[in-house]
Amino acid sequence: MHRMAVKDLPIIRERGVCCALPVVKESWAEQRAELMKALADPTRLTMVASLWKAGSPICICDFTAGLRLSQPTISHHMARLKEAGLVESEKRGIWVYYRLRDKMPTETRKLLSGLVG
Amino acid sequence: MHRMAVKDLPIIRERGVCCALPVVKESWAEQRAELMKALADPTRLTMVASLWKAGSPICICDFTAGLRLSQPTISHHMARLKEAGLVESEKRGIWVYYRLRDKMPTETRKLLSGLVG
DNA sequence: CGAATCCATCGACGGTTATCGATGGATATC
DNA sequence: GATATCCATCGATAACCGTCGATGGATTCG
Repeated sequence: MHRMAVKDLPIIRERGVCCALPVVKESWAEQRAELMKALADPTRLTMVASLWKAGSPICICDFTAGLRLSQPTISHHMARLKEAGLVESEKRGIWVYYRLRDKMPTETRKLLSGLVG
Repeated sequence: MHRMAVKDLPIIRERGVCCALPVVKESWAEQRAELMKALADPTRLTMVASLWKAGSPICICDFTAGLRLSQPTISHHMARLKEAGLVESEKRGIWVYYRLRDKMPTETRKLLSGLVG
């Protein structure tokens, strides 16, 4: 990929005048940031990576036992992942199993792949 | 990819006993979360996407003019990206140009690719 | 039915963060 | 040298977030 060097940039440039930025839709940034926020935490990253690696549903009680945090905190983090559309859950008896969401946007799956894969 | 269904999970499971989670190194999650935090903001996402699309350095004054935020705020966000090792800067006269960091870890570049590419 | 386990929700607390106005240094122009 | 522009830093403020103890609903076991 060709990249312009800083050397080639003008030292002289009209003051008080700005150039146009490459177009980045505001809605894109907003939505994307929401997804990133959901992933911007060590605990939630561990959860997602575990689910990714396991390839099968995991009982939330195993996260509570494995990570060094209280049960409400674990529940809170998983709820946040769910809200972001990254995981889904199903109850089996008194246990609740979580798995990566089946129907995930291609872009999101791509992002996860680049993140944990 | 084969995925175990929730149907196949046991309804009955010994109480008070947990299973082992797939190993996810704590240091990995910590470091990765730092990177994600740097990207978990609409303004910073727009900045990174703009730099990615442009493929050439951009004067920070253009961000100040283009995004609807005060100059200190823009400067703050860019400093955060710099601290995360995502961008680097160079001064040309009174202007400061930013570009995506040349030497970026492969994993980081991969992540950015999956994010904005 | 009573006891025990799993889990989500609530309320509270402390730490982090996004934002801005004010300030000062650096540099170019007149 | 005086002025104007660009930019980073500081201090302050409001909003957000991670964490926990307490609580209560759901479910299973004895």
